[in-house]
Amino acid sequence: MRSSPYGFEIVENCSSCSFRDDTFFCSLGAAALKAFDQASVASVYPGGSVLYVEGQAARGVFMICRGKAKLSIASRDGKSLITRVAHAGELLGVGSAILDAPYQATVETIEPCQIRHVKREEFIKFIREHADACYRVTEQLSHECHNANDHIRSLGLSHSASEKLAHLILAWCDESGREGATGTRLKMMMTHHEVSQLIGTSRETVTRILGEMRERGILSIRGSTMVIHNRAALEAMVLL
Amino acid sequence: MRSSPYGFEIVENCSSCSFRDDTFFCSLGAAALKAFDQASVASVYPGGSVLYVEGQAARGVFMICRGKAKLSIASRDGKSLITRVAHAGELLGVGSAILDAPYQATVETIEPCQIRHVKREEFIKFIREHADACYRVTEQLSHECHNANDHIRSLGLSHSASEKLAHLILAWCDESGREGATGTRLKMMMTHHEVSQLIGTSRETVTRILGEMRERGILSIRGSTMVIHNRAALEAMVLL
DNA sequence: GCCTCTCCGTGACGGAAGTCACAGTGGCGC
DNA sequence: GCGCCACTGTGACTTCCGTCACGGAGAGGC
Repeated sequence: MRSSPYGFEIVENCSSCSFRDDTFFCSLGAAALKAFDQASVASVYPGGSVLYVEGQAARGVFMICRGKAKLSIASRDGKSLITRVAHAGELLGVGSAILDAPYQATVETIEPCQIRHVKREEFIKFIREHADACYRVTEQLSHECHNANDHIRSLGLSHSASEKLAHLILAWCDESGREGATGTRLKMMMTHHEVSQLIGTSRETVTRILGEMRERGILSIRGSTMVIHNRAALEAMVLL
Repeated sequence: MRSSPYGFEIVENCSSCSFRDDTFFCSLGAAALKAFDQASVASVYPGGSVLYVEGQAARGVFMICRGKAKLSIASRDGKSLITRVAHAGELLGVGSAILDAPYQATVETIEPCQIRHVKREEFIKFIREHADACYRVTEQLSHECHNANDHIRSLGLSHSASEKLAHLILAWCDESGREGATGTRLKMMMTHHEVSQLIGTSRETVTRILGEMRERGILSIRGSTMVIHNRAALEAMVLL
């Protein structure tokens, strides 16, 4: 192992990797793991690096060993939409690699990340030879579909921006909220602008709706932590 | 084989099935095909049958051997959104079956269909034992993700209903349009209401926009066939 | 200290499109 | 034929929210 300027070790070898847990794509048997290790190249990226850009031919897949990355799509006039945030353990670009189609999103790290990259041909060979890994791919893709469908539901079926925002906050509560005395506490790791890109509205609308929710006592915000006082009120706003 | 009242044979046996071509999920080797055959049950449904409903536990997967089906999601207030139309050769409910999560959409046949059904446990067993089939599943799921992402782009990134409708018409041209003397001919197999559910707007808006396009000479409609005279104008409306 | 930049907060305005209401039209059963 | 029903076509009204514009706060950089 080498050390890195990002506060964590660079793992060169999958077998001795300490990041992995059993929710990871690479939670594989010894033989498959070794093959994955040999087919892939490790590297470390600072936050804000672009791993690949929407529309590029899919040259390979990217395993996030550590860190988080933001997937987004953009229209020609510059508007952009964040499709999701990928966490450690996920394999990115796998759908495009399998179909040999262009990447559908742009991926940008939002914190320092350790990444392993596998070339498309080698990846296909790898999963054709290791049934276990192939099954893991079906799981990864199922999760992606699931997420995408939720996003479609939110974008296509909601009546108002408040509904979408309420939906998003509730999802955040479930995934990373911590119960406290006055309600559920949440770290906001996104700016209003990014939130607006997540739910497909404008930055101002997000600010206004949050202001209104604050006024109605549903939640309060101090610095980057948000406290949800009245979860029921949020749920009532969502008819999805 | 038995005959059916729907104008096609009921195929009981995958090995002798004439519907299949090599784009089908079940385009598999003899051994895997036999296993799939034994694990699955064939049935025929008339148009308008519901195969499964959103929110149900995923009891299994459904292979469309012949026919088409409409996938949709609904909100509590009755509004519904068509996510896509699945064709023969597709396997439905795979993502949910693999994750053991509830179905995310409601599936309704839109014409008489031959379907094979496999129970969840047997399906998982089947793909774990047949690497070839497992790889086919990754392909199927990759396609689903691809579609879903396109839909997200259209719903989240477009500025107007006209843009979404133009996008949809262009997609139809590419997928089933036939070039004619006056432009690309297209069979409309959907009502305005269904179109509106596909792009997430109201029925009236679809009618109005189509009317406007007709007025501007971009297209013309007679009965259920639409002719696109000015493809460039449609493309100019789309900034996606 | 000051300058710059990004982010948050608000007001005013206008336009796109959802909603409601109703009229016409064409197919189908009988 | 007649009635029924689903679909299409239009008009009027209203609301949500995107856009533009600006002010202020906080975080670096130097």
